[in-house]
Amino acid sequence: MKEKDFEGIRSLPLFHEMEEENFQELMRVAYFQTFPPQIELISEGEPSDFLHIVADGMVELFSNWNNRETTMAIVRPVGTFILAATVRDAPYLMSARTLEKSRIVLLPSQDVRAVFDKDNAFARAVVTELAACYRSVIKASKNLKLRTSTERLANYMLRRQELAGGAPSFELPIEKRKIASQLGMTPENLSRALRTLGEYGLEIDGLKVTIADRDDLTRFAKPTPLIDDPGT
Amino acid sequence: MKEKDFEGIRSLPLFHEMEEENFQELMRVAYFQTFPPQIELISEGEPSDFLHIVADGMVELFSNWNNRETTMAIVRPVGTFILAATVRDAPYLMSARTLEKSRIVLLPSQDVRAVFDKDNAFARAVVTELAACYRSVIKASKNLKLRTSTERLANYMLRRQELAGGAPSFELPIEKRKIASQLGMTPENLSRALRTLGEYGLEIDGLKVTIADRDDLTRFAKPTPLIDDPGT
DNA sequence: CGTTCAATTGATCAGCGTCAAACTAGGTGG
DNA sequence: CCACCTAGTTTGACGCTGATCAATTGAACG
Repeated sequence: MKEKDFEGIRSLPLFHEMEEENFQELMRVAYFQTFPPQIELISEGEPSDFLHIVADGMVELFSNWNNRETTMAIVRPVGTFILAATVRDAPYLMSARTLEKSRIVLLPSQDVRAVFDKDNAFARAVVTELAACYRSVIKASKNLKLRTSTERLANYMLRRQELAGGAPSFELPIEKRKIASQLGMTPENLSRALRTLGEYGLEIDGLKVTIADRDDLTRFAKPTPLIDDPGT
Repeated sequence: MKEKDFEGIRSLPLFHEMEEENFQELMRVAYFQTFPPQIELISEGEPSDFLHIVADGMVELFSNWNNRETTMAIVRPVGTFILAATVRDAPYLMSARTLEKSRIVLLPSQDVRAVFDKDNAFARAVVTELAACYRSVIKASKNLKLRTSTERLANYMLRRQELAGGAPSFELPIEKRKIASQLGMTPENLSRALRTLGEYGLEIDGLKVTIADRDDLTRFAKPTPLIDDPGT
């Protein structure tokens, strides 16, 4: 089981180019744990002791303030989270909970930093990864500030279709309420926005989405790589 | 003039710990330029060729979409911007313009990457800096999603007071319209929100703010280090 | 003094959140 | 197998927040 996880982790850009010896060292000190759904793995404000990797399952990153809560991101296999807190040795800015049964790999922060110091390829990968994280949050921020909720939803749907391979019909990966929170809207508002998008050829039945005419929806959504492209 | 800039740049966390020799190398290939106000230094979507450092003056980072514009951040001396794009060799996600006459230092991206590879202290500093940038955008995002505009404004004022040394009266550093855009609201809405905060002891005359009772305003603003503290 | 642009104010309206109720689907237990 | 429970989703009614438009005031500058 562990060996299979090794491969998945090794295939991550973050670990792919580093020395085999150093990778093995990290794996030796890693903890592998399986959690049931709805377990709060970390809470914002806590000190950051481990870099987390989602080997299997699904994890939600969220934040609270004044009795309000918002979903910041969803992490799926194989992805990492709280790299920034690990690097800075600072408190978590977000909480994390499993959404389904999940296998999580925990790397002690101090070991990550130690390997960073002696493995230049890993150091470069950490920088690249952090830069990618930064850019993805900037995009999310532009999304929030420059678009209405219905526009955000339309672009979300276009992106989901791409991730699903481009077929006209596909399944949403998570509950609508989580999608709503991620997009900065209420479930009720999402429900109405979906009907609004019906005018542009989007149909929805449960979690199954069908986009009748992608061009039509695209004209409304006006996607741009500077907000909607992942990873660049 | 250049030598004075050297010191300022050297004092940045990003450059402070690196080898003197490597620092000198970077300074040798750097361009020093002075720009008048309202000059667009870079435009989103362009390839990233230089790491920018604001040696003097003030620079606004902003973004456009569909004829809308929003202020993403204000950079003051001595601060850097677009480190992430430089690292990833990816297009800028934000545009930048001078708000006043500004002296800007330009470091060719390829030289920054070269030094990164041979200077471990610099590499660590880049990682630390990027992690800080990432965390600050996460905070901005939480601010937007979890708070109303008046709450954001109240916390902004509390933070400004701290930065001004804690005195009851202080000056706002930029135009109100820029503050409004940064906080994700319109100038009109900002104007009204300011009057609302009058109920909590905040007075405003032009750019001069007076906070009569900090505790009162704090009870309304409910600041938290996980959103409002810079740099941690 | 006139020009210009930011800031304010008022009126209006759209977007979106809140509250409540009805509806649905998936799972449980009798 | 069906009644029932639970939780997510949808719908409707309502109200607040904040955007838009227009007009006025105010301040900086030539």
